[in-house]
Amino acid sequence: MSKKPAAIRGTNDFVKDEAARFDHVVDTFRRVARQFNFRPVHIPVFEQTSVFARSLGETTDVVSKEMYTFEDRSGDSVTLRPEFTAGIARAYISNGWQQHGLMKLSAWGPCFRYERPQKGRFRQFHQLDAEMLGAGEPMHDVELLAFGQQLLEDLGVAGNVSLQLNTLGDPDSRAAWQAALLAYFRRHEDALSADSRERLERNPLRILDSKDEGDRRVVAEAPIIDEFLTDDAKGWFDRVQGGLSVARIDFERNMRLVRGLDYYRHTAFEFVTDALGAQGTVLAGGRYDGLVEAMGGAPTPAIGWAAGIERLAMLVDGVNEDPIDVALVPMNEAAEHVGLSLLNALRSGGGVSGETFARGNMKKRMQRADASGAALALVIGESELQKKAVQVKDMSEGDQTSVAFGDLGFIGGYLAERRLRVMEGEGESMPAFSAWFAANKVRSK
RNA sequence: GCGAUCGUAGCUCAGUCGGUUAGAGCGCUGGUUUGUGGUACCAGAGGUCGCGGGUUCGAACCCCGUCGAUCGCCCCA
Repeated sequence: MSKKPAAIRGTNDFVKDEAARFDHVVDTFRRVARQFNFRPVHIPVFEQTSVFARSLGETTDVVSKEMYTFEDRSGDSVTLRPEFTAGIARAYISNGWQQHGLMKLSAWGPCFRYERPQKGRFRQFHQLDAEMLGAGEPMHDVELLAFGQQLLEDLGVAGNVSLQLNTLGDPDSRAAWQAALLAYFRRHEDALSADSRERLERNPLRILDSKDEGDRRVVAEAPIIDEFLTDDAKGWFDRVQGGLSVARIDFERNMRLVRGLDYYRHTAFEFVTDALGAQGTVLAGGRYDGLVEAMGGAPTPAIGWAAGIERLAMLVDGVNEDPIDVALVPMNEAAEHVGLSLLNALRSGGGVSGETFARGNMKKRMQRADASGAALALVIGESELQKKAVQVKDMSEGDQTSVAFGDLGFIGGYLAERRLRVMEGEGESMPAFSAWFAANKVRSK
């Protein structure tokens, strides 16, 4: 027992409903991405360490203590990606993607951060990512937010989530605000928590979203960005807000929402929930006009967001594993051989899913067939082989009818119609197989 | 990195003041005249009580350490 291999701390193994929820989040993301014309981009899971170290900022926690960094066999320092944006920016520069003009990209996959695991926080976690590069209009911000909003709605979690919005202004606004903020916090340094006094040196903006009571009292009186916005920056933010209300995307202005890094400009946002404890941010992003330039490319306006797949999967409910369509229940080996070829014909003919239940006594076989959730059971024994027909049992109705091997297509037809009705929410109206078969068999003559 | 709580079968848990071969439910495997489930019954497999050390005649239970999980801080998706 003690010899059992253990998973690495902060990693997860998902099966069954957890895996189904995870996939549902990804499937939904990919579908909505197509609707918004965000095209797939595939980038490496690891990069030269400098890609992340320079883009995220040497002083951030992510870079200074949370990266999975190691030397490869040639002695180069490489790092498992802690997020997507830096890698996509690097690819944009490496490949000269500015030739494509506006690029709307979507990606998803694992990211790695050496953190203390907690609810909704893991060392290997998975993100959905959306980026717009070469996007220099306020309406691009609105479009990107609309994508995020639509995703949350299609996942059915929008009701538990609210959009917090802020602006960091352009570089001039931001620099003036930051200087005023720093001066203000220094005046009130003795009222700040130990953590925040630390932040004063490294990342003063972060004091704004501190959870400490005392800090919040100081923050309440702190200078706000609006007093420092240039006309351009204010105009930008007004157009974003105007676009959001036209798009009917509700948001809440949150003056304390910030981004620590210099290349962030203008729009910053987070979709948050209180259903996940301390890890309430479910989808977050902002405009990072300065990043591509800071990494050695041409000045490129850009905006993007990332969402935590595990966090979204924890909010999603009512997603279960898909049951199979048919359960094959053969009575003996000869029947199993024939049954398998019938099942394979159904699979290749009409996308029917199925499984064989050939172990244990008859009762056990039916029990397992039932547990599989199959709509129909195909029972084949000696007498069926002789008659060249299968017994088809409707598992929810309990009725059973004989179907000649040559009429197998009706099973595919029944299942297809059933799927359609279920999709339209009218699964209840589907007749039992025996009645449906009798009616359609007659009609086909 | 800091703090709190918790680790007993695959899962959820019980296990009295430290006292013989550590239990239940579910699940799993097989069976109940060798052909019928969603609601029967019988049997079986499966645990060095997270790991290591200590106290004791004796430890699942007490002590120390360690690993892991959970929740919070920090940080963030």
